[in-house]
Amino acid sequence: MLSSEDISFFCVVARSRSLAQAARKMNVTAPAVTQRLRALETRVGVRLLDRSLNGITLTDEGELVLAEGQTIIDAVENLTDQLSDRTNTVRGHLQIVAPYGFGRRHIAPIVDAFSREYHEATVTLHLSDTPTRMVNDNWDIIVHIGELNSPGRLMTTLAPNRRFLVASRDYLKGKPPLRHPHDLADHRCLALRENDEDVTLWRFATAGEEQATIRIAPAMSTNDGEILRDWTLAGLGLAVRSEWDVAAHLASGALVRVLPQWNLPETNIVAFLNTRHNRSKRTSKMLEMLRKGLKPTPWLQAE
Amino acid sequence: MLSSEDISFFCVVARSRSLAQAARKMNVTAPAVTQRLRALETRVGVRLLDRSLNGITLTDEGELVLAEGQTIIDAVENLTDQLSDRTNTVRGHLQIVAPYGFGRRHIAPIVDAFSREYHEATVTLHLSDTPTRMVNDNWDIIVHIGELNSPGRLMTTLAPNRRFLVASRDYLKGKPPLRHPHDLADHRCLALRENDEDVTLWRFATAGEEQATIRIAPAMSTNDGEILRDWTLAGLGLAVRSEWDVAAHLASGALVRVLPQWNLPETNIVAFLNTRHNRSKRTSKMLEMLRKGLKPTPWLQAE
DNA sequence: GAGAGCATTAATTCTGGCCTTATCAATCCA
DNA sequence: TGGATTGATAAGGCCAGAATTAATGCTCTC
Repeated sequence: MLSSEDISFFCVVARSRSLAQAARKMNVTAPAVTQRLRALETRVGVRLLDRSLNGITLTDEGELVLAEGQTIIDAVENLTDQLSDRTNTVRGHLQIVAPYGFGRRHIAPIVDAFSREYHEATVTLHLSDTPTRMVNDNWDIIVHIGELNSPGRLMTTLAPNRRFLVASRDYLKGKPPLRHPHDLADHRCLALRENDEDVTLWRFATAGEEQATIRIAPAMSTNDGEILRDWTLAGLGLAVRSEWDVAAHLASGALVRVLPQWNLPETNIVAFLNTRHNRSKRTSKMLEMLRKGLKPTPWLQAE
Repeated sequence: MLSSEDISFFCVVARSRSLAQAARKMNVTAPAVTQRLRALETRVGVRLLDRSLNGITLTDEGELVLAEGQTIIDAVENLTDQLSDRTNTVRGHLQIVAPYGFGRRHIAPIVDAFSREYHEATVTLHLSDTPTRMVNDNWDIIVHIGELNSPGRLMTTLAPNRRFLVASRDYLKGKPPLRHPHDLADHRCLALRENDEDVTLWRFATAGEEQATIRIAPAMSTNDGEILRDWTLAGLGLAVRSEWDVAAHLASGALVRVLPQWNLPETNIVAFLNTRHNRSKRTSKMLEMLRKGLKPTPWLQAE
């Protein structure tokens, strides 16, 4: 009879591209993986994966074990979690995915605090440039800026997030005045091009319901928010940045808001929850800490 | 994280009436159970069952682990079975339930043969006086004489089985002749009273579609087929027995068929299959051997 | 052809889970 | 009251699984 340890061992190996990689994942040496896998195979009497020097491929039986085994592991994890929850202790492993810049600056400290608060839990913070495209299910929470309806994913808002049109003082000097979004046509606009979205269409609206949609011609564009911000700081043009990103610079006066009465659509900070796992207490606690940690907008808390 | 061995350990304990009984089931000493259970409880951080000197009772969490755990164990078993089946090997544990007399005489040898044929498989033959009332799911095949429609159980016929009206030569000497079922009114009838069935209504039919239903007044009755047969052998009266039971005695002349042209309803040998487990190869093979082993009716094979 | 990376085999070590024995306390029953 | 059963605890031993080290062959790349 197989044991759940055998199964989870195999699942890790099966999801690796080589035995050596699997060994690194599990912090053991390569022979350990070879031996254990071979022992497993002789025990069940059938080859589970074909080894070759350029990657491993699962046999039919391997696919079976991976698929069935994963549901078994999930069931065991759920049971363990349910027990932990009953004791009001926070345990187990939590995997968070977040965008690079935002994650490093705002999520990492919260993960730090979480880890200090709940010693028995372990956390992985995975920073990704495409956080919404996690293909495997090795995640519990994905933090994302901007609402997004992905089918099959549960979304919850963590914090509001406004976006501002900003520029450096240097840039604005001697440039034509900006009184209406239409005036942007005479300016250098810097665009953040990511997720294949239509990023050259900027939508403005005033409190008085007046609207204006401007198709900009980006003078420069990048897919890295920090670079974009740096360009803006360097006075290369106007950019739309979320308040999280530029709060400190607005406070220090390095950047100024442009067209402050014209609002851009909000892109709230949201979290996607993996529906495959039952919600565990550690997930709830982490969401709680995220909401709490993100609550005071940086615009207000900036010194 | 729990392991499947922890879970199956706990499931065994949870289904026992005391830790000591659990220890006996698992062929270990009592302290082993005590401390392993304690270790498990401290690991999950919650008490799973309350011990007392007269029995153990599950806590809420214990119930949870038992219920969820059982499905996990089942899933692991299914996976293991599927792998075994792919290798065309017969492995694992098979649990057969059969009625006492029939099981001892006809099923046990087949189980013996099965065990010789498939060394890697283990078999338990559980003889029960109420085989159809297995309340727990610790069985794979229930052998039963007489068709029976139990909802949720899969039934398959193993062998045909006729029933004969028999008596000993001694008994028949000097008794009124039997030419028609009605004549039974003048005879001592022996009834097998089991399963709360209506056993005093004997239905006869000839090949020519002639029918006769007789309500007998049993002179003696019992719920044990062997006792009934012994009574009949001892010349205490007439009884209805299945051909399996009396084939040897008919062949030796100790018993004779009475009213041979009047047939009694057939009560075939059937097998119920547990639908909770996926059908494994060992189950298929066992059914195969059962059909093969029961094929030549004892009436014909009797020397 | 050197070197890096990967898989495998063999031999050895280790360790932690699990078991046993021994002992004691509590309860039930004859 | 003594015996039987059950459960808890302490102390010590054992062993199978799993790891490590060392060494070899293979393939691909530079």
